[in-house]
Amino acid sequence: MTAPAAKVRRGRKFDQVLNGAREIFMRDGFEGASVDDIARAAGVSKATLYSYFPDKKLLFMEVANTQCALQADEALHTIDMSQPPSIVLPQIGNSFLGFILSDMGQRIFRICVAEADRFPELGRAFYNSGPKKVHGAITDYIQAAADRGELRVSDCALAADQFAELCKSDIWPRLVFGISTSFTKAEKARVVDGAIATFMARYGV
Amino acid sequence: MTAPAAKVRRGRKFDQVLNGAREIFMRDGFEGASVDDIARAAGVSKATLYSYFPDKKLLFMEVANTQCALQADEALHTIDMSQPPSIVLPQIGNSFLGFILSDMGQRIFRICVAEADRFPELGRAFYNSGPKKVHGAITDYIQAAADRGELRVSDCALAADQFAELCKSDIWPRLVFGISTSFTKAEKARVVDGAIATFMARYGV
DNA sequence: GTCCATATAAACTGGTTGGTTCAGTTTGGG
DNA sequence: CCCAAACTGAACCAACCAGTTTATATGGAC
Repeated sequence: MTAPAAKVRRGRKFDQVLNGAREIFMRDGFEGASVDDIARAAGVSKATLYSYFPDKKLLFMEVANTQCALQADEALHTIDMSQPPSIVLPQIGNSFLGFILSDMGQRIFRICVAEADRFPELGRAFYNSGPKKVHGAITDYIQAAADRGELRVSDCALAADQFAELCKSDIWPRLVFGISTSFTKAEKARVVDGAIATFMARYGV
Repeated sequence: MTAPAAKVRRGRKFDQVLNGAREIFMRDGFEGASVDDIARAAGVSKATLYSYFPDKKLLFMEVANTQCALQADEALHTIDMSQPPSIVLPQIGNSFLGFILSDMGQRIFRICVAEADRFPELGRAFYNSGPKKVHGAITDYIQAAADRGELRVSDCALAADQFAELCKSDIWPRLVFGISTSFTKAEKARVVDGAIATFMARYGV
C-alpha cells in the first residue's frame, strides 16, 4: 500500500538520494529543482541517482509520499477518540493548523497544486496520504462522539470537512498568497476558537 | 491602484497580445508557457510582444489582474445588500462556488499558488483583486444584516471567512488535488446548504 | 512621393534542462 | 586478495527557453 513505487531500486545510498531530493525539491519546487542540484546535495553522482529512480517524477513522488505520510501519522496520534469534543476539537484544530502552517506542509501543497494537471497521480497520491487520512480520522471521531450522544450530527463526513475548513478561516488564504508568513498565538486562537464555537453551535447537543 | 502595471505600453495590438497570453498561460501555466507560443497564439511577432511588455512576468501580471478583477466584480453584483440572509447566503454560496470551480478561477489559483514564493507580488496582486474584494463584500453584508438584527455576530470579518470556507467543504480539496473534476448539482447543494445551516446555527437570531 | 512609426519573420545569443554514456575507482563479501 | 557490483565525475546530447537584433515590409500623414 505505502509503496506503490514500482521501478524504484533500493540500496545503500537510497536514503541519501531521498534526503537530497527532499531538500532541493522543498527549496525550489518541482520544475525549479534541477537534477544536478539534487545529486550534488545528496552527495551522489547523477548516474547513481538515475540508477535508483527512473526519472524526476518518480523521485519526487517518493519524497512527497514519504513526507506526507510521516506528517499525517504524527498529527493523528494526537486524537484521543474517547475524550469529549471540548477536549478533542481544540487538539484537532491546533494540530491541523500546525500542519497547514508548517513549512513542509505548505511547500508540498504548493508543488502538488501547481503540478496537479500535468501530473495527476501526484495530486491523488498527496490527497490519499494526507488530507484523506485526516478527514477519515476526524469523521471517525465525530461518529464516535455522536454515538456517545456528545454531538448531534447526521452527515459526519460533511461535518468533518466543515470543521477542517473552519480551522483555515482567514489564516490560510493569507498564507497561501504570501500576504502573511507567520501568525501570532492570538490570531490562531481567534480562528480555532471561532471554528469550535461555530461547529458546536450546529452540532452540539 | 488597479494599474500598477508600469512600463506596459498600450497600442493597436495590445488586446490581441493579452488574449493570446491568457489562452496560453491558462493552458500551460507560467513556467510552462513559452513566449513563442504566446506570440503565435496572439498572431503577433515576438518583437511586437516585447514592445508592449518588458518581460514575461509583467505580461502574466496583466493577464491575471484583468481576469481576476473581471470575475470578482461579476460575482459581487449578485449580492443584494438589502435582502435577508435566507435569500443572500445561497446566492453568495452558489456564486462563490461557481467561481472556485470555474476553469479560469482554478487555473489562476494554481499558477498563483505555485509561483507565490519566487514571485510574491503576484500572489498579493491576486489576493487583492480577488479574495480580498469578495471577503470585503461578504463582511459588509454580514455587518449590514447584523445592524438590521437579522444576524447576531461580533466578529464580522471572521464570520465572512468562515462562511466562505464552509462553502468549500469537501468539494474544494477534491478539486484541487484532481480527485474529481466536476460536481453534480446535488453535491454542490449538499455543501452550500450545509454551509448555510452551520453558519445560521451560530449567527442566526 | 516620401517619411516615420509600427509591424514582421527569422536568425541568433547565452543559458538551462533531463537524461545518457563511459572509462575508471571504490567497496565489501567470500 | 580478488572480483563483481556499486559508484563516480565529467563529458555529452538534443531540446527548449527568454530576450535581442536585423533587415524588411506596411500604411497613414503631410
